Amino acid sequence: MRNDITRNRLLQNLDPAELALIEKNLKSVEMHTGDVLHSQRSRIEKVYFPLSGMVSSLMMTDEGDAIETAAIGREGVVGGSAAVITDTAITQTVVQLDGRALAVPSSILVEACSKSMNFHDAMRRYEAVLTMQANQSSACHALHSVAARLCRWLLHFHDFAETDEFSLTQETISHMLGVRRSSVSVAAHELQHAGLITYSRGRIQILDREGMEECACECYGAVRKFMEETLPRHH
Amino acid sequence: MRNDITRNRLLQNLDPAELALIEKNLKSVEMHTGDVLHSQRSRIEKVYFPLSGMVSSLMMTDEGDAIETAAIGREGVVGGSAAVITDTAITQTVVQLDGRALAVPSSILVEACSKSMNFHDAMRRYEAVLTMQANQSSACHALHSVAARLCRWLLHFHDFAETDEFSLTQETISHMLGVRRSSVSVAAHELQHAGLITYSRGRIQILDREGMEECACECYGAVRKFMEETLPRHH
DNA sequence: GGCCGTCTGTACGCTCGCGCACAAAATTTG
DNA sequence: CAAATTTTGTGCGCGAGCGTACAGACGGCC
Repeated sequence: MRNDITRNRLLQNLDPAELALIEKNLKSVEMHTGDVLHSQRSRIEKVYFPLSGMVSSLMMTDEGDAIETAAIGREGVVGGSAAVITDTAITQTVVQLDGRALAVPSSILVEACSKSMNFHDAMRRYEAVLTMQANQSSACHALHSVAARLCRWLLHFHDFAETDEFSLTQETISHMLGVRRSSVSVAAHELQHAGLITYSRGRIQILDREGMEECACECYGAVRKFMEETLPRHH
Repeated sequence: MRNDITRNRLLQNLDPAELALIEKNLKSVEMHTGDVLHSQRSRIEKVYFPLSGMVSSLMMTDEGDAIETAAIGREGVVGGSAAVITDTAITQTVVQLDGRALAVPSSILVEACSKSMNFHDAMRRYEAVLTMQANQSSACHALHSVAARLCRWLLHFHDFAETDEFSLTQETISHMLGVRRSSVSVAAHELQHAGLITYSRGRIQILDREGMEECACECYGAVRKFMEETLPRHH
């Protein structure tokens, strides 16, 4: 468990005394693609510190459409707003990439935040990262093309996956970007034609990382930069 | 000044002891349409509690486009994240509708938050409202038509203006919605034709509030509902 | 190996909104 | 009152992405 903790960058940057506030209540859980960690508008009972994998923060509409507003990996926490702001989930959180997380009852986390300023501050800083991502996504979805957004999203995913090859259906991606599946098919072929990726039956391989960063909209870099500036340096 | 304070709903719900923490440092300021209260990525020096008027939270892109991700009026605070999260502005805040506000140096506010849990909590709750709006805008910009978004935006503006008639150029609206000016022209004519508004040379008059709520996307109602649930009842 | 379900490539018409351009109307300025 | 500026109405071609549909390709399962 002690070893697990260092895999989450948010926890990693806390002092032992602060960690002690929640350590006993941490429980390691598997996250599988498709798992819903929190439903939109429901009460947040558990908070997750990912050690690997990726979780999407999704905004759902009444018509049943969904759109990704932020992505969370081992640099952050899923459902942290329960401890920092309100105890109700603004977005739905869904596992996009298999991984593992340390789960803790939100009541424990709220208590830890009230006892330790540092703890509270770490949570708040990560909340700021999520807020920034939501704002950036707002601009991105309004102003940027499907191809650029696909590129951006694959770069983020690549960062979380930490491998150059991974499985992803076009269906899944289309839900993240809020476009239809065949638009993803066309855009993916553009990227493949440009020699940036290979895409075959749900297996995507990143070939030219630099080329993709050029093809992606500014949003990828902006999010990364804000994270670097806002989160403590990992040691 | 005491009388002014009750005009801001966030301050109105604080106890006298909590207000005393900032009261001496509050300064009444005029807000004029176009005024930039905070530039994106700059340090937040002052925080504003609007008493009237409206302020937009805008996300700017490198290409010079802008898009509104949230709107703030006398129910909230502009730049509150300086006290709650980071001291850097994620978005640019611009006055959209003339009004007045109580300004306070952010250092004073940060101190007040550290001294009073209630104060801190009120700020955090409003931050949640802004985060929710950013998420909702993300979905809205990606999935809803210009006409529905125009309707939504006019309803929000109507709430802040507290009059049925107001001045607004199509140019301004087009920047809020992230569409081009002539698209606004077309959409506005649709609404006028449907008998919902009259629009003549920058003077807009709301004729059929209920009809507009039907025409607007769900986002208007969702934001209002979340605000009702999250902010304390006004007494 | 054969069947079936999932995932993908692609095509076609259509709508929405862009990009641009320009004239008309109203307001401001000299 | 005339000129300049701002704001709006509108038209037209165009491209992006939707909605839908369908066939082919692949993988899993028996």
